[in-house]
Amino acid sequence: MKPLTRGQVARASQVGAETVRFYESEGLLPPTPRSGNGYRYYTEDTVQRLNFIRGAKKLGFNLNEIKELLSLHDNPNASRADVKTLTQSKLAEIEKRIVDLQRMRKVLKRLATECSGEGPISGCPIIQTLENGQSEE
Amino acid sequence: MKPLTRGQVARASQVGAETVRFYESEGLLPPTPRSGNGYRYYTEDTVQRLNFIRGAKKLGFNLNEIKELLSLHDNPNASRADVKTLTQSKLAEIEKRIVDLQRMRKVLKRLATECSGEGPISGCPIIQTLENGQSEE
DNA sequence: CTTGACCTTGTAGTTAAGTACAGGGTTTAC
DNA sequence: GTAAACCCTGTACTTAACTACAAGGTCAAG
Repeated sequence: MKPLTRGQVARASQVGAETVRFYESEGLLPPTPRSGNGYRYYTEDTVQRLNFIRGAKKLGFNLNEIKELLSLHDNPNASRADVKTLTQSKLAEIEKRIVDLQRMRKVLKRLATECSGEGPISGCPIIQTLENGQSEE
Repeated sequence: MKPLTRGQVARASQVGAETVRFYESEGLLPPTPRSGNGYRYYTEDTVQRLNFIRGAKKLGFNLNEIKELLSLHDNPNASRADVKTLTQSKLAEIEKRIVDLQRMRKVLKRLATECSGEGPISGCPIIQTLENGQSEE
């Protein structure tokens, strides 16, 4: 495989070229070797690593968590249990966020039904609810 | 009603004292009148307004949106339809976020089940999924 | 009459995850 | 041989919603 430049590896993994440098500075990518002209050169491994990052982001992991996942990935002595733990706590967090959003949805739905959408603002049930701090549930 | 200082109005509405000043600078609270010593003085109206803000935040509105809600609230010529529109588009946004989180939950759940949590990292189905970009759904 | 809690202003820092830019070197295509 | 497109470094900017700090004035308790 021929080496890739930063722009090439970025295009191949659907991330911005500057993002690649940013990930390196954050320790998500290892310090990259350089060719004679000072250019970083990458291999397909980096494309895969960037895809790993992109995939983990889609699952809700932030960059710090992805860094942990990557260091498990990189360490042959790491245990599967650690990966599972990270996954489960992310799952729990996502579920908490869902519950929170569902609470908002419920109230917003009720308010949208209660308000006819006609007439002046005075007496609008949505505004009244907010005024009286009844937005709780 | 006796006038309140910034700290008092903050305590009464469960927000930080600095936050009150921040909200004023952002236009969520009107420029506040001062007493002889230069201190801002507030009335119960401000407590209610801060409660309005807090309630709207709990429903997922950001400060810019709350500013819009407040300016509708403040304008006797505003129409109920505008409030309803804001509510409905917030509802739509929240529902989109729920769908997104549900997608993550589904994948995370599957991964957590697939991974036994035992043994070395090599061969861990979670890591493998991420490596291969199969985290899509 | 002093101490501590509060108020004033303006400004700077925080977090996350990038994104942009300036000022320069290199490579590729025509 | 020159112009576009890329690469390098370091630094600053972005968004949202605060939060903190410095340097000073005021007020209430004892």
